[in-house]
Amino acid sequence: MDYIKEIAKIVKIDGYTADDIEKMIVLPKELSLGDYSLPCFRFAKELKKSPAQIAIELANTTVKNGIIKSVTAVNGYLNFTIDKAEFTKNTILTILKEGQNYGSSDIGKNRVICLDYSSINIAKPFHIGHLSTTVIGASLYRIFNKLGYKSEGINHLGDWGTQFGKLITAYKLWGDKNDIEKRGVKSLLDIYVKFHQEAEKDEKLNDQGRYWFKKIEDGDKEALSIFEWFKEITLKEVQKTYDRLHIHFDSYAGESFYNDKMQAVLDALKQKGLLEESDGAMVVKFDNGDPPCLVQRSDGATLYATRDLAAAIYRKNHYDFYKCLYVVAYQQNLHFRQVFNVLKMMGYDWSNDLVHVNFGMVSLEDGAMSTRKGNIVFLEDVLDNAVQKAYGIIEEKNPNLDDKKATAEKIGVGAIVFSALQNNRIKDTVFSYDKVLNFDGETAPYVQYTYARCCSVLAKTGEIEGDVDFSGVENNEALELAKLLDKYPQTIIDASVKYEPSLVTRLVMDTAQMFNKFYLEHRINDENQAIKNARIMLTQATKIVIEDGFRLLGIQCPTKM
RNA sequence: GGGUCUGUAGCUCAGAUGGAUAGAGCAAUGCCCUUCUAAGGCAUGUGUCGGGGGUUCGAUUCCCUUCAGGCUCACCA
Repeated sequence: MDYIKEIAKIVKIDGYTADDIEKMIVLPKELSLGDYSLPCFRFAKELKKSPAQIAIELANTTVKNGIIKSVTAVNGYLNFTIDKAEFTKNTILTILKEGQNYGSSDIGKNRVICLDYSSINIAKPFHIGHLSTTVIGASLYRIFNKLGYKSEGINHLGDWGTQFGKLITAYKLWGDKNDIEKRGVKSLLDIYVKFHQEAEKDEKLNDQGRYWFKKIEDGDKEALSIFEWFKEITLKEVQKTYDRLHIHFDSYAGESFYNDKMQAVLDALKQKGLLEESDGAMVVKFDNGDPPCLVQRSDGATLYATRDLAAAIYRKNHYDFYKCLYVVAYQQNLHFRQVFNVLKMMGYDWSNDLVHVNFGMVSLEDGAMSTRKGNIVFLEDVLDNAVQKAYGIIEEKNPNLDDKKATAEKIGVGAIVFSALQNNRIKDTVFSYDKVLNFDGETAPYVQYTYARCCSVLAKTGEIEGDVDFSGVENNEALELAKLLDKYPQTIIDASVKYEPSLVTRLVMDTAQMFNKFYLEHRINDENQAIKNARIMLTQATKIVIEDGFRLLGIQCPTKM
């Protein structure tokens, strides 16, 4: 970025400031053309000369400064070449100096980011459909922390609703305490599914479900203790998965937490004259063409939207957030637009700081997932399969490895997490074991392998001794690698601005690819100690960026594999 | 039907605020381990950038239109 500023300063064109020029500078496709370029086509009309002519004249008149090595004109482009050796050297030195802090910043100082992610449902299985919200949210959590923000991770539990009355009914009829203690959520799911089957035949069961939910609402001792037990079992189980994914939450305030905070919302809406009655229900209407937002059912019960309104207001009061992110699938685009708009209409200017970080849906090869049909893939099973596969490959390729189990865990889990973070959030995906268990090419194991390779090489080369000759990294591979390493800090910022961890994924991926090219072309453990030193430094810098980049994604890097 | 998102190689996807012959991975074929981890590298091929207009010196990128698909549109969350 500094280079672009420098170039903008030395190019003189009448009527254009350095700022104007800076915005016009682009990167050439071909390395041989130069490192930066200024297209001259747009000046043609004004200067009444051909772009080619303008470029040639600028090439002759532009005064080079220290960091710009050459200025040439090619087909209407003014191309700049920088001092590559100097650039590579500076990049390496910066990274080694800053170490793990490379890419850190304080731009988020004193700012809180609330992240609502994962948000699992009590007594429901944790399946691959929950993977995206969980790992995208967790990654953004770390990305914002890296930039100096204070991240607050909120697991907005789905722990309220008539379904729990149904579940208690089912438990009373067919539940087996021991089985639930043993099989956890899977056991609860069985009786829940059975309830729905039986309710088809016997409508009275639904009445019982409503009855038991009413008991929960009324604070009935027995109902509450069963419900809390289900909650405990679910959280205990899901915590194991979170541990494997290295994910942390600061709050588990879910839907039930807001039960006593919704009347205030309704009162405020009424007082501001936003509440309207429609078919017996209470709604807030919009003038932007969106359908009305339902905040109270005709039977007086509150709804999803009411709860999110209460939650947003609570979070603003409690955290005074700079931004509040909702990492939720795009199916709920309309819902969040409505909720945010209602808050805006209520006069809360901070409603502009609420962001729906949406993402595409996951389906299975034979169609959409359905808990009721049992058409789901458990996340734990996917993780276990991936780890098992990784273990098998280790047995085959490196059977003497010390801690095979721990390494397989890092690789298998990493592969799954990576698969959810490698593409733009918005893309839909079809889950397939074939794809997710392929560890070749653009995958976590590829990057981890590259990292292990860095570690291995560094162990062999030993410490840096004596002078450093940076001509050891004066080649295209090293330069391209340095360019990628140099982009890391800006990429983290971009990822935070766009709420897009995949930007980090891709940069780390590209970095690993380029390192492998460098590794194949240039021997790091060179006979010449000074040259070797420079290459060791580049390898160390690469290792730092890969490790930290993967840390932001929530993927561990084994030092050997 | 309204709103909204997506459409780039056989498949999965990148393509920053428009810029020079549109890039990766997978899959296929053939090479490269007597020196640093071959879970690697190199080479080979395919594109009406969904279609059609427009703006521009220049459009995969911006605007309009059209086609296809996903999601969504009141008492579930």
